[in-house]
Amino acid sequence: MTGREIAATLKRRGYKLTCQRRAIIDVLSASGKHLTSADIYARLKDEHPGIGLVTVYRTLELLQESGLLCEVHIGDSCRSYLNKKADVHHHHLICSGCGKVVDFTGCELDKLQERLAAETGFKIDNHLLQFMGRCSKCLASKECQSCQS
Amino acid sequence: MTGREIAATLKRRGYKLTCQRRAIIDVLSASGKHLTSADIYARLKDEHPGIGLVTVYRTLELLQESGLLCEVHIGDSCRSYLNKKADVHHHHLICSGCGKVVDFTGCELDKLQERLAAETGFKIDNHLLQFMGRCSKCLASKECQSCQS
DNA sequence: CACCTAAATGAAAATGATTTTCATTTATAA
DNA sequence: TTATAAATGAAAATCATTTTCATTTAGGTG
Repeated sequence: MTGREIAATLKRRGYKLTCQRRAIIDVLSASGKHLTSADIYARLKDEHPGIGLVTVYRTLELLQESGLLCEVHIGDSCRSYLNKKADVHHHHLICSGCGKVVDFTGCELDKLQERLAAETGFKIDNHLLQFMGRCSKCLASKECQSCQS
Repeated sequence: MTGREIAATLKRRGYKLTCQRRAIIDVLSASGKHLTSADIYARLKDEHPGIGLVTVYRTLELLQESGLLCEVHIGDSCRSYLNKKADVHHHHLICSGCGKVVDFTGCELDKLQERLAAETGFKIDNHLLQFMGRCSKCLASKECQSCQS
């Protein structure tokens, strides 16, 4: 979803379109990486030094409950976000070097899910899947020689 | 792994086997649920009221770096743990009602992983997979009527 | 078995992330 | 324009986690 579409969704839901929100949405949709509140705050500093970290938190919450964000689980943090490119079932491949995120579809976990439900009696309603690795750029960079093995 | 095996692993690694650590290991291996530091602390209160929350944190860290724990990602917390039953590649099926965790093997994500690596140039080195749902007990319980649909 | 020592513990303080409070500002509908 | 509810920013509060430090203890050694 483009920044424009996100803005439209917010308006539709009755939220006001403030310049702070615009700025935060722009940062998110311009970035191919997963970002935390602090990351976004840092990136806003240049162009919009007035925006407070609290507003970043609040806007992220609002975007999330509007279904406009994806969460990424990295290390011991579950609070890294990126904008949802489209509203289809997908998962993420994440570079542990630079944080770049690539979306992919076709997880084909339905059969496994059915098998598990049958075996355990659970009613399974969703799943979490992520692949972690290093992108080609990070593999090539000098700093990561030790990671190329 | 049983509490006894965990204790043996700690000794082998040169850690002292204190009664606090024993107690924490017992709580973990007796529970079929994922537990946070605070959960464990709460469960220790009766039998070992002297144990401090700090010790729980420290013991969890030590168990984790010894490869004796599995992490579970729930909501916005990535710090819920359970003891690793065996040292084989497996994932978890988690009940969002009571926290019960069922291990399963056979994720068969290798092909998908290869496809993604080929398509993106990433070197993928691990993945995160979890299924979430409701166990049969929680499905049956009165409190969860609305969740059974 | 008693002793020694490094490791482990607990209490309190420090830190860091996130949330709440509240007075002020602002987007938008009338 | 104007009115008003929503949004904002600063500061304070909260909560989880980590650090500090004085005291205790597990487990090896004599």
